[in-house]
Amino acid sequence: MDLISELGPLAFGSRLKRLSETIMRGGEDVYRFYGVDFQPKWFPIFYFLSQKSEAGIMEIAEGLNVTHPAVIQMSKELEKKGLIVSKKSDEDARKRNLKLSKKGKDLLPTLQKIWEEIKLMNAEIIENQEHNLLIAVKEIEDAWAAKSYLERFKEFHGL
Amino acid sequence: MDLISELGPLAFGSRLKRLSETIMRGGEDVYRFYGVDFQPKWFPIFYFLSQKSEAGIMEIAEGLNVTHPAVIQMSKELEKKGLIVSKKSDEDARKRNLKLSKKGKDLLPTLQKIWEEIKLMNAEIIENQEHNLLIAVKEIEDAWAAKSYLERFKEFHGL
DNA sequence: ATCAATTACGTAAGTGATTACGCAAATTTT
DNA sequence: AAAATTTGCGTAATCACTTACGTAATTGAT
Repeated sequence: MDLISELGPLAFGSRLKRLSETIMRGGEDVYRFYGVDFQPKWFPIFYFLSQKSEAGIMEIAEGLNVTHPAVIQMSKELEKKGLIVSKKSDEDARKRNLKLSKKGKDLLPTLQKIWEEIKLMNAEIIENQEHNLLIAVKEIEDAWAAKSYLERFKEFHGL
Repeated sequence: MDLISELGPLAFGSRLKRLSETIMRGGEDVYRFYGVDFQPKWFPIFYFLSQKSEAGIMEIAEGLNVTHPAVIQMSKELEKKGLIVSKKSDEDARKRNLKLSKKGKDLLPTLQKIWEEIKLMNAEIIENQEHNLLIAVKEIEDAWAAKSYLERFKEFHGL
């Protein structure tokens, strides 16, 4: 018995978290299957740098909508793996810019191929859904962005 | 700019996590609004015990679909707050049973009222969705339960 | 030009979960 | 009844973030 699945929206947070972890784990398997030394958690930063070519910590953090310590931590791993390099900015002494290393750039085409396949397959799963998860999440995100939960709550109860 | 929201299914994990954290935070606000000293993270165990009245660690863990250390950690907080009590089982010396304390039982009616209101409001948000998040998540969970990601992946690519 | 405010980054500690490991009690096998 | 297995629980370490705080560099106001 899984009580949570009976609770409806109440315990929904934990449920989403679990689902996201399952998805992440699935990603690991796919990289391993292709014999590529890459982890799903590296994707956001790596992908960002493949698009922007060079960026400071804060720029990445804002782009990915995470905090800057999160970027620092993840990028440390990527740097250790030799996939990215960092160097102090010339224009602004406070900034440290990140970019893909030679090794990172070399790996990029392979990763892009894998990403494309994952994307295709995910798209298929999603499209087979009667209720589309992506759209549903977007709707909820938008609802939340428009009004805070508490505001909504007060309003709903005429307070 | 939020890059993640442009990535489609690829960075979906992080996105779900963020949404779940937003939901949790919303819950905090509501309890605070009612002046009740209760946190969303306590809900699963507390609710479980309000239904089962007395249960061992493993029973709760299975019921909530989390690991037993998670139950131990959360229940420590609840015990510290005086909302639950624990005692060694008479029948089985390995087991430690948890149940609501007097204080916990006294708080229950108030919490139930708040839960009911949260549930009503969430239901309204959900029902206004064109694509229902709850159903969508359930569909994905079921799809995953039926077949592992990698299996699905190999199959999809005819491997 | 100086002083205040802001920005960019770094570190430390906390969070809510997990995996890995170990032990003792109960159950099953033989 | 002894041995092997399973079960229930506890602890420690880890994970991928977060918040809180600090510092140095830049920008803005007067």
